[in-house]
Amino acid sequence: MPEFDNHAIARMLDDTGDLLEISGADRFRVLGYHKAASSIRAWPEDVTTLSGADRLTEIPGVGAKTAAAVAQIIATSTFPDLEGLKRQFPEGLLAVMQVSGVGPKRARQLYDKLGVDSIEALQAALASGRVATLGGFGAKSAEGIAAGAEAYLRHHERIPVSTALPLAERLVAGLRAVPAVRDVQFAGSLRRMQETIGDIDILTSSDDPAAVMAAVRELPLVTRVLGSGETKTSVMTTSGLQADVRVVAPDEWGAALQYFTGNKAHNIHLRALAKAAGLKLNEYGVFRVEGGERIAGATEADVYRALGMDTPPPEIRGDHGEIEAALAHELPRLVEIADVRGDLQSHSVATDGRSTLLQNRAVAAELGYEYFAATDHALNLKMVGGLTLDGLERQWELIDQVNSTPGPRILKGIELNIDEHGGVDYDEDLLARFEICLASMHSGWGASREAGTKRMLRVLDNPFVDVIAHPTGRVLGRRDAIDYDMDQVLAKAGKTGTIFEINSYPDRLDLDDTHIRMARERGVRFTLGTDAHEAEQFRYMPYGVAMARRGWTVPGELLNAQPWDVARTWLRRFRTLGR
DNA sequence: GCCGTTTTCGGCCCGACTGTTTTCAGTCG
Repeated sequence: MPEFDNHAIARMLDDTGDLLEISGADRFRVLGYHKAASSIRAWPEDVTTLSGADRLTEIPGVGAKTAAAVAQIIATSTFPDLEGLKRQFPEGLLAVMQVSGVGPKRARQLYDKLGVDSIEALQAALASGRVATLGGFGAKSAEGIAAGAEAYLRHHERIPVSTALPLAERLVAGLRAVPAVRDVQFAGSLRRMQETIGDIDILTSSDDPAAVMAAVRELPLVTRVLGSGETKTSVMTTSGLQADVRVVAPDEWGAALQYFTGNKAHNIHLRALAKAAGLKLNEYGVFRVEGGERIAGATEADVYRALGMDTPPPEIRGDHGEIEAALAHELPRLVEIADVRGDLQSHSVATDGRSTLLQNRAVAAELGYEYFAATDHALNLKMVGGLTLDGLERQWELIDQVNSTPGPRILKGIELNIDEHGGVDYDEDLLARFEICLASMHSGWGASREAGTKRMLRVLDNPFVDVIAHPTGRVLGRRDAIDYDMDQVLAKAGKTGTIFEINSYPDRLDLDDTHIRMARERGVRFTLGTDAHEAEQFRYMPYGVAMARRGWTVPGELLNAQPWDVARTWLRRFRTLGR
């Protein structure tokens, strides 16, 4: 029987909501499904365990009906409501609805009148000119939808944050130099540091909006102006990414920044709170409903304060408990890049890295690190020349030599390979000689969930495996996670004291925010490692810090926020070896 | 669909834009 995780269940609920919307169901009923899906997707426990304990309704947005549906999905692998909807409306309509310019109403109309049941069918209908003849559509609509369909097929995958962030920073720097610009900051999913970004949103404030809009059109990174009005200009940049730049009045700056940072669920919850307090929140400020007086708007903190709240860090704005914490003045002090005292995964020329230990150390010193771990690949990763005992002894000798000179301390580490049965490359006598051992999966993507779970549970039994590195093995946009029961594995890691890495390499960002929260609930602690394969990649650390923050990690849960003499006592080998 | 220091029933965020309309529905963020 297929296994369902939180993601899979959330997806079924989202699909149900979308198909219900196409069918013309009450919009609040539709909203109910999407809210439940969003909560389940972010829930830090495996809902299949909640289902057994009859605790599903503890999840916000999950009531009796959804709880029954989830229990049924887990028990029978099917959800009759969704199956029924799929018989009425083809699944392909879900993609059609994703096309920019097409919503539920138009998807329905396209299906009923023209039989459109996929993106390809939509393109054929557009090409035949029939779309423009439908009631409510016209030539302009058809043109817009055609562009939307092409964009959907071309790149509905999103941009890695590591691509978007440097570009956004250059755009912000360019705008900061414009005299008419007062404040400037990127917003949206980029400010929340989501792993992938749809487009770049930049907000500016000014007393002379026209001058700002003109300046945007002239920015050196801009290849094409897609549209430019009084308050918003959309441009295509040299790197092929779209950026939207908005300008607001200085006294609206905070409200606009709050609004354009989102996310959507966070904003909806805030507005409901405002409404309950007799206030109205929009992108121009916080207003009293009676009389319309504006009581906040100039800074983001003013806006949140007017609602009786502290300001949640952008990374955790997703309506997953941050609003309640902010109201109670109990927001956690999340880890910051300044807390990081070292990097706990790096490679060198000894295996597949491109920099020497000395080059790595020079950048580590520049970053102000106290230590970093040299974790080249172990023996069994043959394709990169995994280290033999001879190779290891040569590296250790070099490390001793380098460590005798001033600078960050290099830790004798290794990245072990977890084989298909949960074993690793070396025997315990050799493992005991390292200062830190990471273990990770580099194979086995095709294996079953059951096999994956056994493999992970087994490796957690090894007393010299201190850290599970890039724990899911996902590579953004290229490779899915290796399938295993994360809940069960994290529960065991909480007991064995095995630490989980938050890998900061931009293509990985593994664990993600949801898994981090799941791990924290199980008492699992974390390391941050860049997985640098050349010295400059030590600078990827902020991406991992962002993931840690998105997962609500505090410094007391992060090994490399501690000085090394404390950090080493967190490692499992410390208890095993008594030193 | 969910939910309750406004409610166990009647609410559920807000504004802008666009195109196709003669007053607004649909879509988007």
